[in-house]
Order: sequence, then structure tokens, then C-alpha cells
Amino acid sequence: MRPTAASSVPPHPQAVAELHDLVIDWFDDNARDLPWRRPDAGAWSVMVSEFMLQQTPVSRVLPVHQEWLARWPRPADLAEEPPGEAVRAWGRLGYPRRALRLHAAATAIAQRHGGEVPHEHDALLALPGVGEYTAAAVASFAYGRRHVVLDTNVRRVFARLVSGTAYPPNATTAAERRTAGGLLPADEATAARWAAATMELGALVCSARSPECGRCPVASRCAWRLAGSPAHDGPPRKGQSYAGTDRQVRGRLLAVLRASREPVAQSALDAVWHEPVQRARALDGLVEDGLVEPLAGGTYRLPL
DNA sequence: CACCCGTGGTT
DNA sequence: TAACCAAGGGT
Repeated sequence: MRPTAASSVPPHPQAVAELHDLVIDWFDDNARDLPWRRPDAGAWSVMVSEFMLQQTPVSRVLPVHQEWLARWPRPADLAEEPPGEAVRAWGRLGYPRRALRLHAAATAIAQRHGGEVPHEHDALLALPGVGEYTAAAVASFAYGRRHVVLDTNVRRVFARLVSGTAYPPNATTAAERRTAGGLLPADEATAARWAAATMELGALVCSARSPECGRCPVASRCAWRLAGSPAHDGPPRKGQSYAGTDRQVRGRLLAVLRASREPVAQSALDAVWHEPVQRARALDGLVEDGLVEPLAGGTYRLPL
């Protein structure tokens, strides 16, 4: 067993209970009023929000989430539509494969789960587009179950609060899961509250760029602060390039297709990018992913 | 495990 | 302004 900063300090139950109270009390006073958090929000609303929030800010998700829930109030409603409609309604949220996977998940829910979003982590995890985080988040937020919910916000909060580093590792580690598991309240309802509260703390106060420690309910116990808020020292955090990549070309191609109810001619797609090899590769990729359907005659459309 | 997958706001 | 960042998942 290799000693680590996180595991070498067994948390005292009393201190952990105080953390729970401080963060959850803060959450009671500061939680944003988000549609998928309201009492009348069902599991489907939570699940749609989780898909949309993958790598996408809340502010951009809000209007699209509202449209989706109004148009498709239940998973079966979405499943009845062609996948291309999900891609179209996804709009400019980005990563449109999420729309396809959410449609596929809705279809699986309609077919295999009687139209109800599953309660169990395992069943959720088996759905397309649902990974470890999303399965835990839906089970916890929608059904009040006890799970370690490790997203980028929670990982950053624990990195600072427990490990004393400015940022978590690039990839989620077993040590992080251990830390999070050790801090998870034993009581199911409290655990679910804790999951939402730590996530919100990371989003609103313990942010990546400029944490507002003056507003943090646990600043006095934060290992990072107590260490003098040292700068990030590890390997450089992965940057995302975009300009000139296939992703940019795919985005332009799909934007043209989303905008048209009719099949689009090859010439209209050719106009979005000057370089023919990359353009063809991007279009092939979209077809390969099922985001675009090629038709006889050299036209294209969103999938039916 | 490294890399790919969109988009737009903030610093 | 270029870089960074945003409730990840799949391969």
C-alpha cells in the first residue's frame, strides 16, 4: 500500500460529519434553482440534463433542456421520433453524438424498462451514453440513492480540500475514488444531498480559475489553503485545440444538415470547407457515427 | 490510457 | 487574443 496524501490521513468521523453539515447547509442556502432540481422534475428530466451537461455549461443547457422536456416529456416520446430529430433539437450544444446516444437510451428505456428510467446503477450504466459519472448522478439526484458522484467539480473540490493540490489528476484515479468513498455519508438521503452539494460548491465557489475562498464554508479546513494555495505543479493540463480540426469541419457540416428539412446536396456541404480530403474525412466520420445519412444521388440528411 | 468528439463564453 | 474551461463517454 503506497501512502498518499489522501489515504495517509484517516478522516475522523466527527470532522467528516462537520464537513457534511457545513457543505450541505451551504447548499441549502446557495443552490441554484435549476429545472432538473425542482421537486416536480422526474428522473427523465434529470437524465436529459446530465447528458446535456456533459462538457457543456449550465447556461447553454437551460433553454434546450426546457424545449426537450416540453416536446418529449417521457423517454418513449423521444423514442418514437427518428434519431435525426434528436440531433436537430440538440442545436448547438456541441458533441452531437450525445443526442444520438440519448435517443438510443430513450429507446432502450422504452423497450427494456417499461418506459421508466432505471433506478439501479448497473442498469443505468448499460444505457448508451451513460458512463460511471452519469449513472451515479441519475441514481443519486433522481432517486436519492447513495453513490460516489465524481465529476470535474467534485474532483477539484476534493483535490483542494483533502489532497491540498490546486487541481485533480488528469484522469480519475483509484485514490480519488477512495477519498470520495471515505467521505460519502452513510445515510442514503444525506449521501445524495452531499453529492449535489459538493458539485455545486465546485461550480459556484471552488471554481477552476478563480476560487472564491472567502465564500467557502469549509475554507478553514481546506488542505490547499492551509498549504498556502500552491500553484499547480504536475504535468500540464490537457488543452483542447479546435481551429482547423476535423471537429470544426464536422460541426460546420452538421450545422448545414440541421438547418435543412430536405436532403442537402453535396455541393452545399462542399462549401463549408476548402480542403477536400479533410472535408471528405469529416463527412465520412459523421456517416460512420450515424449522425448523417447518405442518400442515393449524392445527397445527405439527418438520420431517420 | 491517450485520444477523439463541438461550441461559445471568459480571462 | 490565444488559452482555458464547461455536470464525460467511447474506443
